[in-house]
Amino acid sequence: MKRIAESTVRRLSLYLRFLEEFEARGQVTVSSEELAQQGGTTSAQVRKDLSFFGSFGKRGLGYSVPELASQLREILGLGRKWRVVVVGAGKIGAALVQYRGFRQRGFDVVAVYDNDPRVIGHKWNGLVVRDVRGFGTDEVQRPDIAVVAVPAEQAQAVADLVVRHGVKAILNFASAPLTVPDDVAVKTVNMAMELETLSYSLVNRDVESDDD
Amino acid sequence: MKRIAESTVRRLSLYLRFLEEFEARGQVTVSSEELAQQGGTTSAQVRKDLSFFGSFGKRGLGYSVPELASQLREILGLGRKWRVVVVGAGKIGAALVQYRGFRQRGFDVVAVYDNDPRVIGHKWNGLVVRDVRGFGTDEVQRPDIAVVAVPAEQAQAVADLVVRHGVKAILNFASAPLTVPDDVAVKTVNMAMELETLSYSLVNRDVESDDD
DNA sequence: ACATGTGAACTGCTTCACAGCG
DNA sequence: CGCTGTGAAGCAGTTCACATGT
Repeated sequence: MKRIAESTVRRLSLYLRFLEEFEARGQVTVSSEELAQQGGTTSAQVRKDLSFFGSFGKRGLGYSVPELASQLREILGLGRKWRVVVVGAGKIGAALVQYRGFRQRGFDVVAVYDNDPRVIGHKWNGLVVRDVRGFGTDEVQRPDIAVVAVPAEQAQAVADLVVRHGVKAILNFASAPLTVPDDVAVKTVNMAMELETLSYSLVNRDVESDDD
Repeated sequence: MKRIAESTVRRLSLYLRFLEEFEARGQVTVSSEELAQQGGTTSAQVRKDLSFFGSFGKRGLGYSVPELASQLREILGLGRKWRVVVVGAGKIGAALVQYRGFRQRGFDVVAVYDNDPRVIGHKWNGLVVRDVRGFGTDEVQRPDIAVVAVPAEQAQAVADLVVRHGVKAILNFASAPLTVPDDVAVKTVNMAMELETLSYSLVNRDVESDDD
């Protein structure tokens, strides 16, 4: 299978959400045009995105909502549960663990770590906060995904730690970009960057804003 | 001035952070190569990004750290304070308001809104939670940026409300994309999408992961 | 000699337009 | 006839490579 653009994968994720809405409303069929309108893209884009993975539609008719949803779940790897650990028991970590869509979509938070002795050992959202220095040697099974929610200065050290113990995917909330081996996937969510992009667009009103 | 790619603006934001680190360490000059290494990009990219806005470097020498930092702040519109309101006094809102880099970079949270009568009126991170129905008619000055941190079903209604009252920039944490007029900038941070991108890369190891 | 600034080449994503099929 | 699936065209962002300035 050929390389798929990240932008394509992100749109697939969006399409899936729309399909679930259509499904909840009892709609059994959608056209690429309907999906496109929801997602702020074009029907050609929708069809092209899907075509990388197969032919899921019926010509003259559209796509079966439940069938396409199921295909997308398969493609996105949502057919299974993923073990997630959160490193950093601060506000961001707390918000994440409480986030509804998290567990809902098969991402199970199985452990929380911190390095602050005042927090370690306390119950936190139903989980005991563990000492990060025990990562990988405690009884917690190796997680699939590590969420890094620590200050920027500590982010790289945490990344190194989890990578050393075999974690292959990191969701990074520190504003510092992380350096990891090629076979580890990193997604960085950088709040400051988002805000500054908005700030830029405010002082450059002539430039059109992009609604993504 | 011509249209600048969003990716370029995001990188400028990154460069600024690195420059501030260099500044703190007392380094007075940087080359495009040094900036590139920090940011995981190439020196040509750095120079191209900057060239859209002017010629800030000295040939054979590089860039003055404080001077370039100051230029970038200017370009990004960080030379002033921005009034930010948070709509949705939940966990995500809480995490955001506490986020250090927020106020640090000139983004002042001046009000918090919610629609839950059990929360309205309570002190929350030093601010009283206001009734969202009073938005625009209360004594709070019109904000520059609205952070939408409400459930997906309510996100569009909130967006409509703040846009109606003249807000021109929205940071959206709901997983639903927002529809807004052309002159309003929206940045959507979609946690589910990030997680699903990671999930995808875990089930498609052959595809190389991108460290952004 | 060294590092910037930039036109030109390249790469890859998006859009177009239409053939194909229900 | 309607809507999908897709090769081809178009476009935008990145990389190259070198002329330019110190």
